[in-house]
Amino acid sequence: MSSDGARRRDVTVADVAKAAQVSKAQAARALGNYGAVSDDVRERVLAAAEELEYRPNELARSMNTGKSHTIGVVVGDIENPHFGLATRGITDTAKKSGFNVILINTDENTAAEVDAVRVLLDKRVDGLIVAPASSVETQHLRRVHESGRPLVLLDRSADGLGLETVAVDMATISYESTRYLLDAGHRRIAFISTLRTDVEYSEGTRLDSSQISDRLEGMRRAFSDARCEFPGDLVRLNAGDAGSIRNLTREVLLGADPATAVVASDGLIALSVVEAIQEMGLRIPDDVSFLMYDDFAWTRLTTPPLTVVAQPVYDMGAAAASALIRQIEGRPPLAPAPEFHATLVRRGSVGALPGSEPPHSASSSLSPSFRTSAVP
Amino acid sequence: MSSDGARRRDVTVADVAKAAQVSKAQAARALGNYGAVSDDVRERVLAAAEELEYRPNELARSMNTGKSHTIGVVVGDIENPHFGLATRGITDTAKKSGFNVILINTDENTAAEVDAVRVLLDKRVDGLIVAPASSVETQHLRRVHESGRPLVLLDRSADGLGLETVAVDMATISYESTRYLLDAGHRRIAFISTLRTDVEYSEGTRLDSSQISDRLEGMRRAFSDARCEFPGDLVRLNAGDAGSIRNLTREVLLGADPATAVVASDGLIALSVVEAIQEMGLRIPDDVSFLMYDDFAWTRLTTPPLTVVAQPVYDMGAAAASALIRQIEGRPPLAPAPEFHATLVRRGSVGALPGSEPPHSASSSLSPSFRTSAVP
DNA sequence: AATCGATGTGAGTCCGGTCTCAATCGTAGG
DNA sequence: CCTACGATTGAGACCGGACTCACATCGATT
Repeated sequence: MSSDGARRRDVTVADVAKAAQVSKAQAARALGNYGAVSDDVRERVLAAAEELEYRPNELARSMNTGKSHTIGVVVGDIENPHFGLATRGITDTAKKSGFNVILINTDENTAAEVDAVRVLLDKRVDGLIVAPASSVETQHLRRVHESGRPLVLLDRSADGLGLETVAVDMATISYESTRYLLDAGHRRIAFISTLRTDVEYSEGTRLDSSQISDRLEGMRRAFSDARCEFPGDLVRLNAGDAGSIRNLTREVLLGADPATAVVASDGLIALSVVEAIQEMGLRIPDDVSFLMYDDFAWTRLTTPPLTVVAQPVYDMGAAAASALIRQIEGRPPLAPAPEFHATLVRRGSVGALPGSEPPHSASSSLSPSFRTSAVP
Repeated sequence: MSSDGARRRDVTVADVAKAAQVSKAQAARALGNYGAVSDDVRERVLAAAEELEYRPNELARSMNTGKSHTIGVVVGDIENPHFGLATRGITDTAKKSGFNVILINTDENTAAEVDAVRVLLDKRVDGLIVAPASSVETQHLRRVHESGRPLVLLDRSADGLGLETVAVDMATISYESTRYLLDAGHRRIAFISTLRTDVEYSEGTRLDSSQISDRLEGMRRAFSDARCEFPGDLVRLNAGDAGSIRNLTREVLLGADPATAVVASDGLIALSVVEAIQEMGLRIPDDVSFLMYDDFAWTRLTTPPLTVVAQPVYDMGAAAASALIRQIEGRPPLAPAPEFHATLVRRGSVGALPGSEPPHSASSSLSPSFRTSAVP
């Protein structure tokens, strides 16, 4: 019932103590629910706190407990639904354990990531979840780890450092989906990714991103197993804004030996690729087959619905958060580390090689062959 | 070059001071770049700081400056691309001014929102951006405002409190788009929203959300201007998960006097509605017309591409952030408050009333009539 | 009745910075 | 040569809680 309008200074334990006629120490004990406090004192303090609308200053509390109950999350771009969903998994899990989340975007820029990590460390977050822009430039992550601050990686790994990482086995799913395309008769398969890199892609290039490396390796292995030549010339990295993706799409589809199938590395790219294909007047899957990573709801609404690699993104975010919290609370990591598997969701955007009937697919009918392909 | 591996306690100014052989005060001055410090001392301190890898504790700093350089963002659901995009606008703007963002989801639950606000206040954020779940239950927001803490609302307003709010004029755009549907001959227009409410919708009901209220009011006005009866029976609130949205869609499309057009209140709903329509074997726009709020890239990929109400979501997020930062820094709000307008993007999902040719559209051809409809 | 352990309680320190204040140093003006 | 004013510098208070420690208090034990 105390209505004193706008007040400037916050109410502190000292104020409450004075109002309750007890020492600051006793008030703190009653409010913080620790130590020994008589019922009488507790009641008076609580009443005074209520009356004054006392609220503890978490900053001060953090100062001498050393715990901020805050975790830092560093992702490429929260606007990307992939990260939106992962973040949701993280925040939901964090909230359950009483943690808050500070979010920073890096736009997949390592410098921004280094900065983000430093800022979060300065703010004394209890731990970090990072989707590293690079799997190679990881000194800043190593430093975090060595300083003993809990850290969990998401989506991509970092070479060498023994960091807990939550990611799917990209090489395997990439192998499987490439195999699927191969079975449909495709040999000229393009791969388009936003990964920024200076080097031109070719066999053996160690790419900056474990995720993309693994995918390419999976593709390569599938081609090799099928005794086909891997079309390295159709790998397009450094895809940027919508316009550049359109151009890349045109390139791979209009060249001398054009792609008959296109794989989009994420949902954002997929959007522009499909649009470009439609603009070119090509039909999916009759003229060109299409496959993308991440299964968003809208992929079921296109005509035809799109064939995708579905990743348990929300669950991975949630798992990253609980792993981090385990670290923070000093508990050992989950006994058998949870594994996450991507699955190929076959819908309508992948068809048989246009122009000719499936060439030498006599050896095996399409989907059974795929279904039984056990990969180690 | 100091490589002492894992260290426990952080390096403090005191440590740096000792290493540089100066007083704590001088070290602090040199590091904090304030007060008078001789070149000699500054150099020694900076060198020592470098050597020891000193990093200031922002918590401690915040404690006595009273500024945490952190803002709290409270949204319904970061997984919803609408908020993803708005959040991106917020974080980008915040970063430019040196602010970080703590993100909390409420799932449009007021209790969770009250809690979120309290937590953020306890953490002493410098200001808050809230997309309020309810425009009616706003005591917690009033309290924040009265306590003098900067606060900006996003998307929805709060009755009565004179809070700075960044939102589009929903009534107007709703009027316009309803007019568009009416011009196409539709009279039975369904509206589906996730808004949770206990009351059954009917004329005059004051809904919990200003946003939805305004949209319905715009629709109502358009119907009234067109001398048609507003189909209140086709307003469906409380849409929840995908399943329930499917059911609601079926209801309005299968009743005795079914809807000929459906308006989806946001992108998530739209997904399920379109899916339900496809499942029912109905074609858009031949059998049923469709219009949705928010213009996501995927809406161009469906067949036909979807007609949408586009909102400048990113810009609104950015504007909310700069408005908040102005408040925090004690600067006056932008002279003419920036206004944001939604626009109707006519693509292919709205067609003429099925079965009959446009009935009495003789009065005006479709789009000119719409284009010139100036609404106050 | 003297002693012991389990509470209760208040004074005061600490966390890691910022900032005030008084003391010191240097030297330019008189 | 002496004084005064600005530049430097160090000691210590302070932000708002958490927590240590010494000092009661009090019923229970022997």
